[in-house]
Amino acid sequence: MAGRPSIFDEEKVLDKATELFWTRGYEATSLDDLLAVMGLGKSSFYHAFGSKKKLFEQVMDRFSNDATHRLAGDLPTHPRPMERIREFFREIADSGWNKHKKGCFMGNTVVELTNGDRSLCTRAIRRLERMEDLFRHYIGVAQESGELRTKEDPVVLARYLQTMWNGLNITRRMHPDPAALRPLIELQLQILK
Amino acid sequence: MAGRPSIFDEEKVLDKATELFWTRGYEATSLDDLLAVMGLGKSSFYHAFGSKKKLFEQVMDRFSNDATHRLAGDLPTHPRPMERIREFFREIADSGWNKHKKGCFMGNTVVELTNGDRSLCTRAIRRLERMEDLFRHYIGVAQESGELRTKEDPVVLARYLQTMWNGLNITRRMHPDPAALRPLIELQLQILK
DNA sequence: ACTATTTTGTACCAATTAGTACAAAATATA
DNA sequence: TATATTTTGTACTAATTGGTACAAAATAGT
Repeated sequence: MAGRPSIFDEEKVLDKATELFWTRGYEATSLDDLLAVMGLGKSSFYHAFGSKKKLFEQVMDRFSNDATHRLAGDLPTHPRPMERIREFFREIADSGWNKHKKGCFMGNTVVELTNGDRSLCTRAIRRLERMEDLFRHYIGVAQESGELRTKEDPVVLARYLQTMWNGLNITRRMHPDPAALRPLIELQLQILK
Repeated sequence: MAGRPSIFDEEKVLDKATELFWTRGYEATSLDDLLAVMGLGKSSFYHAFGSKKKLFEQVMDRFSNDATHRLAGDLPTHPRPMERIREFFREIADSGWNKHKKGCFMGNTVVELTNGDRSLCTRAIRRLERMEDLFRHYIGVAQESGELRTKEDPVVLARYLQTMWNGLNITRRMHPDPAALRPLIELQLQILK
């Protein structure tokens, strides 16, 4: 009750912060850069988000892996979950340079902070593991239903998809070209028979 | 001719700089950190290496991908090149946490600098492409000799190995455990029949 | 011993870093 | 309208960033 009304839309400024952190990483994003794109004064910033690190944590949690979210939303009701997962990977090829250059937010964070801020790095790893868990679950389901004929351990298959995701997010920066990525992805998906 | 003798061994200080850049990345490695581990004064440093960026370039070129070098050395004389490449990947699983945490120097650089210093990023990409070229060449050779039965395009297969390398260098940070990595790598190598 | 040449040490620099102090402004309720 | 509550703007800080100026030190050749 009461108090001066805040002038910004929290969702919008978090989107702006996400975009910046995602493209530049944690350390390379300066506080002043953040304030500029978020349109906040220092006072409002620290009042609302506590610190750069806390904001980053909040942004990570919120982002929580854009891809995972879209995927997790579709899968429970999808008639052929594995086919949905295949589509998820195929979509990578045709996302533009704007996505290619940013790569995977969580993957980037792991690379940047493995030997830096361990708590942030661990947070990123946990998020990636959530995606791996998702893969593993639906691989199991698909094996039961007969959609997948492979007898390989779902744990290993999920780890394979996770590694494929991690790798593509670097390879797509080397070859940001649908024609180069499409056959690569199809080849990788051959494992999921 | 003449001149005060320099007090440091260039190879040794470059090794130190490499280690630091490899673990922390480009931006996160401060000049003072470098001077400390290299055991140089500022004057000597700038006299010998020009700038932080020039040193980084020199270190990249020299490192040029430790792995690629070892590989490129063995392959020309190896009786079964593809088997040597498989071994190259299998070795990843059992390298310790000290290697896991550092990942791939060039891959790290691509991730860090795609939206930062483009010239350094491009340099890293070129180095990775050299590894890809190596794969492609020997895949072609193995297909000719009959060591490889796959009819897949060597270009795509090489890109697949490259992506696998990129991916494993992140996955190994999530699961720095031989028991987790070994079956994953074997699964990935199934493509190379 | 003198000189040209090269390497080194010390002091300095402007810019940027994340973060704080504190009072003024703007609201809801009483 | 007074008050409690919350948000905001301005000014400031101490530390760190990559890099430079310049003279002293150490050598080889004359």
